[in-house]
Amino acid sequence: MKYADVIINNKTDSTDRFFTYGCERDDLRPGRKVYVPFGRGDKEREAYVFRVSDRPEEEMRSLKYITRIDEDVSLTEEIIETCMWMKKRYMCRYIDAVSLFIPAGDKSKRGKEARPYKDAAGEKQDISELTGEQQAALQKLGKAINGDGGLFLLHGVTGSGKTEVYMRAIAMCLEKGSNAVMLVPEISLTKQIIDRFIGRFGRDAIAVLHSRLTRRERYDEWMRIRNGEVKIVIGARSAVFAPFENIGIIVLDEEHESTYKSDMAPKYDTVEVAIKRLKQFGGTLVLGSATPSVATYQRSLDGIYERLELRERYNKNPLPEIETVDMRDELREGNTSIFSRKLVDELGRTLGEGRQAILFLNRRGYSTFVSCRNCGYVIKCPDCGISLTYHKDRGKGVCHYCGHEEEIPAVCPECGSRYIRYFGTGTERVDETVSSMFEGITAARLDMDVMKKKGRMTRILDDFGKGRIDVLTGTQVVAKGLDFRNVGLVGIISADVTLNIPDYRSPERCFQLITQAAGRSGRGEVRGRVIIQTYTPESYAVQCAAEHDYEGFFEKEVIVRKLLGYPPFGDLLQLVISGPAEEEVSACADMWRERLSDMLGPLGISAPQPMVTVPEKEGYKKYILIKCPKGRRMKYMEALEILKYEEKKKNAGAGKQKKCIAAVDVNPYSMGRS
DNA sequence: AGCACGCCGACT
DNA sequence: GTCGGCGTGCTC
Repeated sequence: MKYADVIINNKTDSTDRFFTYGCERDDLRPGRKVYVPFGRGDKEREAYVFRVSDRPEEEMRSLKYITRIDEDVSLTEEIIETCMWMKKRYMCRYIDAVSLFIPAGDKSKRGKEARPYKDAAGEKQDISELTGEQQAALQKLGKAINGDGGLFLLHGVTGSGKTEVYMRAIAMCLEKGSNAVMLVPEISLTKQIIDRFIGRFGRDAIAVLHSRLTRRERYDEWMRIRNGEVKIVIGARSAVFAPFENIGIIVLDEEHESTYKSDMAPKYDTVEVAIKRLKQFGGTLVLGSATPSVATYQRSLDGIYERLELRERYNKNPLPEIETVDMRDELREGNTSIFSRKLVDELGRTLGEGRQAILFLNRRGYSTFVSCRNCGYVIKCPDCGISLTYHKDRGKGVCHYCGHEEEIPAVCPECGSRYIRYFGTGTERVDETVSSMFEGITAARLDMDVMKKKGRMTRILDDFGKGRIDVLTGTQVVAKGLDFRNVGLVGIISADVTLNIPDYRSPERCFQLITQAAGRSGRGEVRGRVIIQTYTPESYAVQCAAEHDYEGFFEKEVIVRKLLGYPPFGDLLQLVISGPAEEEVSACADMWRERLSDMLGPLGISAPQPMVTVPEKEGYKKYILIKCPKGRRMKYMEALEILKYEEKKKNAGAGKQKKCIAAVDVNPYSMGRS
């Protein structure tokens, strides 16, 4: 007789603990999926075996027996260990951690085997000579891969051939008989990388995992991995949970992207999970980026990651020439258009030479807000209270938070005047303006609005690649990863959009976006050009980006962060108080602030700030930011837990009254919202 | 999450 | 006197 400690697949905290069942089978092992009778009705439920022993832990009131063992799905012991760690680290339930490792839902028996990207052609790239820097990086990686593993930051400028380094490192790993996980920040970027990997390793060696696969696809891909049919998994962050028996290497491309941090419970950090898993295999981690996050670069200075530098572009292409234009000067000299004279000149020259251009603006729509010139009334979303963005293609005002759409009135609803005007610029207007400015050219736009229509993105990128589009205007999507040889000019319409967001990471994001966008220029033989338009040319984020100076930016940014106690020199705790009534939430938030000041001292505890919500759906929310000095995180979390407990007790006594709920987020990714 | 137990109100 | 409302508590 064996005793199995199992976790029941129930969606409540109250059953989030081990239950011991008896079992006679000798193939019972940690990680196996089993079925057990549970509760008074002995209803059969799914469960996962976490521990197996020969005698029961302590005397139990009763003992039930495992009904059967699932023959298809099982986890490895490493995965069980990682789940235990995740529960502690992210304060989630065991089953929440387990759910990340198993294919979602039940296997649908119907339908034939499904494989995503089955039609992917596979892009053969001639393997050209490696640069000296690439060779040096690979030598260090090889030593780790064939030794006890290691943690690396691959800091390589845009176009330095990081992907080639990834592929060769992965090849070394496969040779050793280990498996590889290749992570990209978003699903839309998986296709390009899959093409290159299929060209190099063959389609049968590769599986794909991301959240937009159908249930059937996901199940089949998962099985191919679990059964050892594939060697490499490519995917977005959830692919870090690939059920391999032995992982030799995990690569995170574009390490600085915030998509590597999960925003849904459990809020895991992909890098942390990767390190935890790799530690158990003696595997190697490669974090790749042209613009590493400040936290990551600091960790490389601290010796946690070994840094590998690729300072020159592949094929010896020079980095593009960057010029900053002060838009205040343009205004002063009578140019009120969205394009500076310099950008117009350069666009004309580039198009005249038969080359292409990319225009980047981190703002969708046509106009940012619509307002009455007479009384100053701004058209706002009735649900969220934030100003509506005018979308010309839909002919409507759109709320970028909740999606609400409405007609823009011809007369002001407040004062009745006809002076309704449109202010601010989005990608739609940039696209329109550039089309009308240059005769006979083809312009296109690529942003989330366009990408919602299925297949449009692939089509536009294909057309751009084949030269059927001359100027491509877009948001973030055009700044990342696009590799087109004939792009001679990148125009950054307004570098200030990102900089003016009230978040301590704004300079970092601004630097990253400019550098990434600039990196799209001049990837062929001819040197590319970049024009940055800005109202704050003195900002160090803009200046350092213009000078291709990552280290300079890092040094300046670190001084600010140290001074203000921001990450990575301290943690930022965000306490979100939510409830159905506005006044209750405000009163509750004030009370919490008071109590926190008493417990932790008033320093570094912000006044409660309102958050943008859709009241009918989410109620009201306020947040308090707490700056937590380095090393005192546990103490601060403890204080918060005590307060949370007190609040819960008070709520229990209050019965059915309107309650406020408090939740804590450590180093949140966005601050104005939930 | 289920499911049973249990303690009040409206009905045959 | 009993049927059934759902509030409370336990599940190896």
